[in-house]
Amino acid sequence: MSQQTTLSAVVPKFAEFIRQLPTVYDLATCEEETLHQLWSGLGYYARARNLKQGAQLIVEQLHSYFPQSYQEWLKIPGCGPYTAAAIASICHNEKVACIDGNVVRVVSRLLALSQDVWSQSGRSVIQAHLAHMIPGDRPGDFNQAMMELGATVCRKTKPLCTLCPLQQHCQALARNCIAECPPKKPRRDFVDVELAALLLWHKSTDTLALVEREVGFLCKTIGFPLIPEIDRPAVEKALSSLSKLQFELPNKFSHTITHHRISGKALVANLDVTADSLPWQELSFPQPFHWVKSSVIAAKLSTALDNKVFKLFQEYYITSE
DNA sequence: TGTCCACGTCT
DNA sequence: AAGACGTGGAC
Repeated sequence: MSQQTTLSAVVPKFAEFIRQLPTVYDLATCEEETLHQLWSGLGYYARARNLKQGAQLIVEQLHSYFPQSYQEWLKIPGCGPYTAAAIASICHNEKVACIDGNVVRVVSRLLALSQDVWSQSGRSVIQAHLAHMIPGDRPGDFNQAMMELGATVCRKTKPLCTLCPLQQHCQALARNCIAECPPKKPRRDFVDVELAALLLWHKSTDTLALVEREVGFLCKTIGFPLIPEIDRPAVEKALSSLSKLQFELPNKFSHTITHHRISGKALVANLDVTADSLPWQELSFPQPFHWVKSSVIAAKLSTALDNKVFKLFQEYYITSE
């Protein structure tokens, strides 16, 4: 969890996660739905699945014994160089440096490295320097200190150089080139994406359709069916025989996923057929729909996008009633 | 309020 | 190698 978000968001999630899945065996054998609910709102849902895969590897191949070294941790799904180094140094006192964005910035400034620190080769340069700096005694504390220094003092903007314990050693400070170290990462251009979210509403039972998305954004998470705007006419046509009333909600939702700027319409279809008879294949969904009472649907939604869509639905019906 | 950006791993 | 992945924080 901490790979991807701030500790303030992680702490409550972590507490509930550990309460429900206290052992590696519990994680390895848990339901996918449980996993997604415990991860809900944290993003990067593939990481939750990787974490479970890692737990499965530990249970099935390592007989529930945790790896004990950097190299062994590296083989665990979801555990890359950063996490392996963090665990190995903190838990096993192994002399291996963590390299996260903070550490790259600290080292880049300390040595006034103004080019190439983000690439693979730049990463090796940073790693080589850190290998000389990291002590054999308490390497985990060294790693945590470097990351914390980057997060709190050697910040990306407005670094607090006068408070820095390394100010007398800092080449960038001495040469007055803090602003150039490290250089910005190259950016990709934004891509605009038009999506429609389907609110398939069986009004008589007040249930809405959710689906496990198998392609595109938010792949393998459960939520409202999402279709590219370009496919909407075909889907509307397929729905028209089943639904007397179809309309767009007046407000659109917007959402950003990495460099995709998503603009979305919410399409409501009031269904009068029984929900189970909805031909999901004809609507180009590979899985049948799950029908969920609107009163409990909030607990089933795990992504921020789905929450935005549901909020539009609620707003519309609350204001119109 | 909206826009830009970081975060680490996988493919 | 470079793009995908989602969210929250900074501005």
